[in-house]
Amino acid sequence: MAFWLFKSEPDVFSFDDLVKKGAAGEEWTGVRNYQARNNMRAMKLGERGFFYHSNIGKAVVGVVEVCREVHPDSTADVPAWECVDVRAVAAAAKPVTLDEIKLEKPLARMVLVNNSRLSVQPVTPEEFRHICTMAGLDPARMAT
DNA sequence: GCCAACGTTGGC
DNA sequence: GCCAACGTTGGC
Repeated sequence: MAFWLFKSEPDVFSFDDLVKKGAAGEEWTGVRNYQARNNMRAMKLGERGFFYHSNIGKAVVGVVEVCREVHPDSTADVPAWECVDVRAVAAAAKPVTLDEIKLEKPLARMVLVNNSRLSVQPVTPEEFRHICTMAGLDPARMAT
């Protein structure tokens, strides 16, 4: 079981927007970076990840779940681009900001901290549990 | 709004 | 195949 982090600018598509999509979730379209695409190719149905708001807020605001494995991105004009579908699982009781993440020693190696431009990233199980706890979410419940 | 970091493109 | 130029992302 792997864990992930999805970045989105909230004025374009926010966690609340995903919540409104309900159990069906939404395609994670628009990724045009091979590393990010390869991360999505590696995702399995049911795997969990964080929803991160970039630029505005700069915080982990919720947990999402992969509800459809990789398939062609319907917004792409070339077939190389693919995406998964995700749905909202839980909103963070307390959003975890990038500043707070940077202050945590166990999170110093996160991709979010070291390669801020990658829009779909892997997260280690330790990082996932740690941030869930900071967000006021039960890590055991979130990881299932 | 600026700029550093990164990825991509294209000339050679 | 190298690397300069350019575009984009995202933190500040």
